[in-house]
Amino acid sequence: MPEAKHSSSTGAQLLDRAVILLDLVANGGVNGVTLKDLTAVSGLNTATCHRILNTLVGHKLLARDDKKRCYRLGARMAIYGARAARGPGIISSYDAALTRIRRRTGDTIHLMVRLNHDSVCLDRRDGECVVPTLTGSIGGAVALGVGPGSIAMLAYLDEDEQEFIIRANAERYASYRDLNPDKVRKLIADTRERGYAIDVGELIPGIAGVSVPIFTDGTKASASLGFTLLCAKLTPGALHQYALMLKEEIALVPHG
Amino acid sequence: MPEAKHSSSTGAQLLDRAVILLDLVANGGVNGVTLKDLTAVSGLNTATCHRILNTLVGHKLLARDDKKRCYRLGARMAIYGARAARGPGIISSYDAALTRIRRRTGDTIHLMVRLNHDSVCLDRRDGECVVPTLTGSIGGAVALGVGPGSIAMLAYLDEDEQEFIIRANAERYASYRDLNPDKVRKLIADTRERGYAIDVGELIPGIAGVSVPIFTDGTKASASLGFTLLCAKLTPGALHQYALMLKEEIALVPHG
DNA sequence: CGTCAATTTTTCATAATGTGGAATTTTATG
DNA sequence: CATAAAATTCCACATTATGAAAAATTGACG
Repeated sequence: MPEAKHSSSTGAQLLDRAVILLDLVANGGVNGVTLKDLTAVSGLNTATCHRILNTLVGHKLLARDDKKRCYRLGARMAIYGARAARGPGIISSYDAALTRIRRRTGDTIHLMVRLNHDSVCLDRRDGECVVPTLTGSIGGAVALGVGPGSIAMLAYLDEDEQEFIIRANAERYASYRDLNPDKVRKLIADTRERGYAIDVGELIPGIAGVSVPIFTDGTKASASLGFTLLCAKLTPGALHQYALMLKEEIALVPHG
Repeated sequence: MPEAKHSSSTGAQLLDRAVILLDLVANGGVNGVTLKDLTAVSGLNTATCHRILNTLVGHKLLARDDKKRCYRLGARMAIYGARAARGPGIISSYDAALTRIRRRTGDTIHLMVRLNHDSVCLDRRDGECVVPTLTGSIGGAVALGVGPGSIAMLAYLDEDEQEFIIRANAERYASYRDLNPDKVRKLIADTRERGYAIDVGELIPGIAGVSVPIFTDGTKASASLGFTLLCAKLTPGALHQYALMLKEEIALVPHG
């Protein structure tokens, strides 16, 4: 019943469960996740959980820290991840664009994608000045709804999907200053009107962001391209100029 | 019949099969792999194969190129890979060492691990001069037995395991100049006597390598740390000095 | 632009596989 | 050292995955 809503293409329960566990381990903190945690959060039977984890460890998709008796991502994940990033796909498609934008502006820029209810950083180029970002680094995630990089995607989904995600993430918004479901709805409306998402120092004091959606199938956005920069560097109309540059670059990328 | 020998911890056939398919896709060329290829190589039933692939695509561990009708690694893999590299594990453990060695020597250095019958590059630092390497980049693999980075590991496995791997890889050696099972056995013997593995221009003309095993559990090596450099830069005794430096650095890493 | 072969996708009866309760062993705690 | 908690193993059972075959889709060629 309260099983994951994910893909649910019938005929692979075991695989679905394995992915749930992979996800829990991947999102677990630096201290790793124990079997007990995993059974508790996933709701899976202890024996089942244990069996799946053992198999994943055997294949090195996970690794077990025998000392701390906990699980973390394994070497095979790192290897396949590196290949996924180099091989064909969105990362490679935008590689040149990211490098070019970085060269032209000197600012921090990132490519985000949606994964479930999160907005995840797939690639980035660090700017000349080090700026704090919501996602921290490649692989980092925030709740969809937090930050322009994620609003740019959220704004271009079906309305019922938006609502579902906003409700699901409601509690997670609480840890950000002045953020709540209604604020997110407002940001979405503003973004659709403007054509791109912005934030000027509301989430991180002194830090601004501009993000533009990337449409992969028709009208739904599944990725976004955006800047993070110091508010102090902003001149009038700068954000709009940045948005235009991002749109130009996206237009140059095949398929996007 | 020629089912994978991998972990085979009972009770997760579906998961084992999924990993076989992931592996085939990950090792497939840049052109992606089609369903037909996957069924042919894996020996799995077409329907079964299709069902597993669909589920993996649903979870974004794989992605499907609808145009070319083929499969490649997905965004989730890239994300988890990035996290695996940043989180605790061998990559993080050796991160500082790699950076330090790079600064001290200016040469190309890499961290290799064993995965099945392959030696895979987990991390590297590029040297001042660009040198061609067997594995190309992070995530790149060669057959165990090819190159000092892989010989350093192979030399410190159980003898029956060595033999099994050498036989399994025999045909793959053929694509390298003067390489064959007996040559590999010779290289292993030399390495055990010397304490580290070397190659001076035999595999790639003008390019030399030195590698030292990393012992993670007792006497068996599961990783190696090594240099790739220009033969022209070699002075008498240089390789030995390099090996000493590598051993020193490994000794400094906790657990290794 | 219609025909045929190759490949992909769906279906469904069957049995092999994964399941989870309970027993056992190992590890942590005071 | 005793006790609790967590991890691991076991196994009878039925839910789940399987694969043969049919249907649908795609691509190639005339």
